[in-house]
Amino acid sequence: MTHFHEVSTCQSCEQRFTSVFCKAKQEFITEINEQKVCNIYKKGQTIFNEGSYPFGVYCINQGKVKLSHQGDDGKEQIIRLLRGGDVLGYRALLSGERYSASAIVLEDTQVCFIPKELFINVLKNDAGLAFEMMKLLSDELHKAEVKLTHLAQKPIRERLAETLLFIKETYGFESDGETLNVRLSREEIANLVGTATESTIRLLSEFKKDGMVELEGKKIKILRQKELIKTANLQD
Amino acid sequence: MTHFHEVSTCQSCEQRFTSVFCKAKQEFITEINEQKVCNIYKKGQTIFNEGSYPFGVYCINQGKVKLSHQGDDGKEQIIRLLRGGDVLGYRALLSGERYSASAIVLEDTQVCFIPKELFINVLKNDAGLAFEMMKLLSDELHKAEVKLTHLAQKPIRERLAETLLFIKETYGFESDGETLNVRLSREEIANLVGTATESTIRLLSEFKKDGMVELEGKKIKILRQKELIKTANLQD
DNA sequence: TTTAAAACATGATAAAAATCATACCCATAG
DNA sequence: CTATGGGTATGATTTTTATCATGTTTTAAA
Repeated sequence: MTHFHEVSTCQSCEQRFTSVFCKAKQEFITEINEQKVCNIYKKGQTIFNEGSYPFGVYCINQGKVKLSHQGDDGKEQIIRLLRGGDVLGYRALLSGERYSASAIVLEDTQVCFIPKELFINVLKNDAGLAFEMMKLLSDELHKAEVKLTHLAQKPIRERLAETLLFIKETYGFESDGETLNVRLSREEIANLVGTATESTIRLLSEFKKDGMVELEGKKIKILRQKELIKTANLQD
Repeated sequence: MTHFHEVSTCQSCEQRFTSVFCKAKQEFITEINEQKVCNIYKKGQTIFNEGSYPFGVYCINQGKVKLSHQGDDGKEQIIRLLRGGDVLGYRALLSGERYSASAIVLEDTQVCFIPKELFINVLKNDAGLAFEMMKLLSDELHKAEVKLTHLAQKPIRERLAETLLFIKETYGFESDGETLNVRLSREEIANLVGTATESTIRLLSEFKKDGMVELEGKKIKILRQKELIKTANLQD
């Protein structure tokens, strides 16, 4: 069982230098601190569900979350992976729509909830934070557009390699410096890559045979990152 | 040759009620009006190029523009279609990066340029506009995520049908009420769908044989929209 | 500890889509 | 007028990927 530090205040939060909120004015941080509600979600639990209305935004203190979209035929598509410091649920709230994706916890996760009214109010009165928010949205939009292009143009082999590198960028390695610091099922990896589960399993085996990765249950070790980058065939 | 109304002022601009800028404070609109630089681009011309630095944002007064992304192997991916009232180039500017896509004019287009400093300054001092901007970004992000899911999960036939409907949503029909009001090459349609040009040509012929569309050079008529919607297999 | 269910793995096959090849049409430059 | 090239069209073939089938392993529950 994961042990969590008690979340006392936003002022002392571990994420206070990495989250978007770090640029908010002091007075608003105080206010957020007073109104926030913290919660711990266990692996597999849902923070919010596609189709329901947003009542605020969620700030991840510690943990890992997947954001997934339901395809028209019910198949999951994972559109983002989130970690401590990331904010969640702002997209729907700003658009004034229902959630277009579900947030599901990948491992025990501590999350602070900030009510809609407060969030909107702070955004309207704190240009700095508003600006950070726009930057965040722009960055997400950029990532989505790049992914879109790769999805349209790259073969699965390249996309799987890219996805492994993306997981590494997001969650990093365990203390051994080579094991990806998250446990995802083959199906989840497939839903991140945008392919059939069997294809993902097959290609992972190939990567293993090629010596690029090592597989041990859900543990994935990246043995030869350079080769993996070459396999991903990335420009930059 | 397209004839353009003289763009006198933002205050009398045809797009003043549809663009994001409609929510800006009066004083800022005045300032924008004074500093804007209008330009006419001819079909095929480039407004800005992927990889270069943004110096401002562009506001389309009249015309049609495609935003396209260069894939790692050089293949074009069209990520957005723009029309009068749409703003262009804000993504890179807000992220503080180079343009990640090129803006190329599909037909003679009139565009107003707003310098970076002014745009940023207005955003920082006009919460209303900043909010509209966040909304716009959120909407774009949503669209990108939906497209991403469809790209990953739907067959080309469905995606082509969806793309035709999307073109119709964006540019509407000509006065006959059935001809798509834009001329795109088969290759451009393919780059919108995310497929090979030949596949697009083949499927368009099938759609024609099925009586859903009529083809006459680059003119595309939507004859049976309901069937096309069914072919697209959309949830909502 | 046994047992059921879920996840993983792998081969065989089928379907989807890309690629290659060729031909046609048509606008326009010489 | 005619030649040239770009876009369109279509068939043949290959490649990629999904699906189906089946067995194995792992996980979690009784």
